[in-house]
Amino acid sequence: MTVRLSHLFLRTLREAPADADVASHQLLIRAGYIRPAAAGIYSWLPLGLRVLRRIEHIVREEMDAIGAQEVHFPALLPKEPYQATGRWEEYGDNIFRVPDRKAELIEYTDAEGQTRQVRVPNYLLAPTHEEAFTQLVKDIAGSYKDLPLNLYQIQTKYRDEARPRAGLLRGREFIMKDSYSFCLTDEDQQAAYDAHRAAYLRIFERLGLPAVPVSAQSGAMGGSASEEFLHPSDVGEDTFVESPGGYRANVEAVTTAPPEPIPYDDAPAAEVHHTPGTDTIETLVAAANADHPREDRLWTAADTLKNVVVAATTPDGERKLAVIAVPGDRDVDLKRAEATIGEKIGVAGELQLEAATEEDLKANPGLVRGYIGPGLRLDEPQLGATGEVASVTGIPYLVDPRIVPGTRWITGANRADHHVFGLVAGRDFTWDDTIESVVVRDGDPAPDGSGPLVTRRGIEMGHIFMLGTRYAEALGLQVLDANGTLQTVTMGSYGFGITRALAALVEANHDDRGIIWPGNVAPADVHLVATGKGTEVYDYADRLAAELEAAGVSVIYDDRPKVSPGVKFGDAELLGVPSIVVVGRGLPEGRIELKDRRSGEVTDLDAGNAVGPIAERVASLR
RNA sequence: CGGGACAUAGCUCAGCUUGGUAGAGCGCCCGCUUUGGGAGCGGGAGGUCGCAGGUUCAAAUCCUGUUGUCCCGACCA
Repeated sequence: MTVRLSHLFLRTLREAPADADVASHQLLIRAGYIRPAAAGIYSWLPLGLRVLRRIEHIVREEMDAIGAQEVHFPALLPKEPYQATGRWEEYGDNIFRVPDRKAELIEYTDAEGQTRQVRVPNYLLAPTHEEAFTQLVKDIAGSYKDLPLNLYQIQTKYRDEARPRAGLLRGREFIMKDSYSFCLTDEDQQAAYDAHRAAYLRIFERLGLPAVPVSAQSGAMGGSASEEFLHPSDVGEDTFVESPGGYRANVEAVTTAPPEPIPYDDAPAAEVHHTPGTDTIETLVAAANADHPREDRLWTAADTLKNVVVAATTPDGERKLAVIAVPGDRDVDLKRAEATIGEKIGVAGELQLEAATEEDLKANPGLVRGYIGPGLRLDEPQLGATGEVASVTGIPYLVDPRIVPGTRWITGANRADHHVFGLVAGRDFTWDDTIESVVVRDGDPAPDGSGPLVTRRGIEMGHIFMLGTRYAEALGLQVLDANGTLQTVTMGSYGFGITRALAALVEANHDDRGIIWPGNVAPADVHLVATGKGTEVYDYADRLAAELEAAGVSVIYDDRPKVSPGVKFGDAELLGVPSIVVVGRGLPEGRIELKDRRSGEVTDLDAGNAVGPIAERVASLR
């Protein structure tokens, strides 16, 4: 059915709402695709819904094509399964929690002395559905013959983001396609993962949305292998790195290729120097150059070894200290360190990492603020046990992979106002383990030798995970194998942000006049503008619209009688349908115009023979 | 959760410093004119100035509290 602007539930805005900041947010509201309902929550208008449905359609086709079966879960779920997997707690404030009428009632006294009652939430608005899928498969599948199994849904998800932003790009309610694979063997699981990966690449191809797979940390989802699909964009919230040779990874997942060890047989002995007032790298480097200059060059921050004390809070609430050593010109990214430090210091489960406080340092007299070092002798290490010899402090010592045997450092001497120069890694000190923790910089080498890395921003469009057995174990999903023994099922989880993709498409396809939809997702194929007085243009345009529809071309028809041409052209460009057909002043000479929204190029068409050429153009844009 | 800003008509904003009957532009409705780049003239509808207290004869304006929204950071399949 032709959409007639005279009747369409639409109001375009000349100005963007003051609180919309990024292009997609502004344009989607201005063009009447969405309206804000609350922070990070949007209502969908007819044209927005059309685009949304087209994106969903592409995703469905590709999911069906890999043999996934569509199901649909409630958005409102009981909390018990989420408690069983630990995510009721793990998600913290990011989960919308709701009580029903039967929920436990507790009384408390408020600040004004009033007795109040509140119900304890026993439901949640699901942020993602691993538990629900696992539970359902457990109910239905009992045998290895039921596997492998791929299920998906397209669902509204809820996350009570601390800071929703950028309109649809990071909302509190959003639509996601999530699928889950259930397998008994690693081979099957790998096949499901690979199939999804390929399907995602096809989806991005069909959407006309560039997206690159990068390796990622699996984060709160748990699991092992994981890749996210990032659409490169300056408004993206993820940072990833890329090398000329094709290495790509999320900054959190970048690994460092350690340099070759350096021979140190002829290295001079380390010396302790009095370096008053040098409790920062900057003051230390200045003092080193002033009082203990090198002959060949100046000391730089990269010659120093920075020892950062961090505090990890374990799931049981215990606080454990560790020291991370990095070259002095580098900063520690606590988020990166947090991902792997648990296994290095022998703590299981999720932990929280933060910089150590004054109190932490006071509790450990061996750590002298500004002058911390690994110690001067292997048989008496301050940090870093050496096999038989425990370190004096007993605090785990983790170093950046760049700190290889033979590298020489200026670092703290564990006495106020003293540093040691020429301390040789492997000869004078050792460490408990290495850790990836430094902030990745442009120019760092790629770990696979494929060249220097550049950092870029990207919007996370999708994320695929090998989940392993975490959920199946927690919820008891087991099936009988061919031998009649119970086996725990392994799972994969695959998310794709539908509403986010819509917003990203606008980010990638707009100009200062409005949106420029790719043909595959546009709310219509043709935006037909009739302009001029008299009834001829409208009579003709009415007929043309009908003929185009009959030829399989969907039409938005601006038939508004008393709207000036400028407004109609402006709205056409704002709405962003890829082909604009103008019926107006040329009609008496039998001429109408076909305009390409993206290039602005205008082609004259014979009014008596326009359907064919228009349909052809439309087909070329789909 | 830390830092900053804002809240007045559907949208963008003025008015607040110095308290005194709530404004403009755009949008919307009616009439006439206009019809190839956001038209003109005339008439009109629309706001408990986020909310709650307080000060005052009188509060959009001053004070206190609170809620909401946006930005930076922290956080975030």
